[in-house]
Amino acid sequence: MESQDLRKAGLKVTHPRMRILEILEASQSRHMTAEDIYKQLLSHEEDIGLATVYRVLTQFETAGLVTKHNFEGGQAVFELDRGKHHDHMIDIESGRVIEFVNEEIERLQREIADKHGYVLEEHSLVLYVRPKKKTGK
Amino acid sequence: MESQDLRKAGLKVTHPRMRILEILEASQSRHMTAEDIYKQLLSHEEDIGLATVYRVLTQFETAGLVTKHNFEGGQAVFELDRGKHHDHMIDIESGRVIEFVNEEIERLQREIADKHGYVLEEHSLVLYVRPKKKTGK
DNA sequence: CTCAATGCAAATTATTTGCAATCTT
DNA sequence: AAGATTGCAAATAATTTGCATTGAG
Repeated sequence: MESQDLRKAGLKVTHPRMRILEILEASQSRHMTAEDIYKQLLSHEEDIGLATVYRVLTQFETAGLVTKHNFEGGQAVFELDRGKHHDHMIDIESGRVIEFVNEEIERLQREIADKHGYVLEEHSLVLYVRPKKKTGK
Repeated sequence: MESQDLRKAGLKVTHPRMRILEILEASQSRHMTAEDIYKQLLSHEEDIGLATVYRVLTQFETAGLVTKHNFEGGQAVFELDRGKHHDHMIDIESGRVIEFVNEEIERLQREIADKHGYVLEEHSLVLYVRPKKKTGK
């Protein structure tokens, strides 16, 4: 099935590319570093190099299959592009990534760019949050 | 004058720290990489190592004197904290960084975090924009 | 004088690249 | 078979760290 996604993206259907796509689709967290993916491959006895993981992810990004995020310093994380745009919220205590969509914010962003004489091409919005203290209920 | 800023931040007043503060204050662009600052120092015949620049910037960040941004991959940029919070817009054609403030977006962000059971601690919003095509006026 | 701060070189971390061997079509 | 793709090792880029020396209070 996903071999079609690759062909559609103009990429040859190779074993490494298929494996990496599958891992991204199966991933619970939805946001993985190249290293995460590489370790998954290793644990599945796959013989794919880390350099290939990086190369494939870059190709996927160019092809629009994947989005790359540079959250707080360290490694970049990659996320399979499932069509619907969204922004991210990161729980700084657990590291968990939560997705959200807010049309109002999207609209305001376009408006701001416009007011300054620009057209909005891309944006990156990340909220760093902390769980609310439970009130003694 | 700025020696007070350093003392207030609990940092010893040393030559490298003063120089770096001054460069940040004098900088036209307001957003400099460690390398940028290092080169400025070199051109002023200062004998300060790049490692020190990084160390000092990190201390400044911890002390709240400076904010560090990880815009699109590559080097981090540092900006002197002049009190008023703002977000950034980057002209992808010229690389220019434009600052803006929008209370409505700030409010929506707090609201979104709240709705998910979190408190907003920090956020990062960057708009990547392109100049509007001039209409043939 | 005492300990924090610095310079320099070496170490790390994340990612990229060269190239010969290996697949896809 | 022809050219794209991969693995591995070596190369980069950005930032950090160890340690002997210097400097601030």
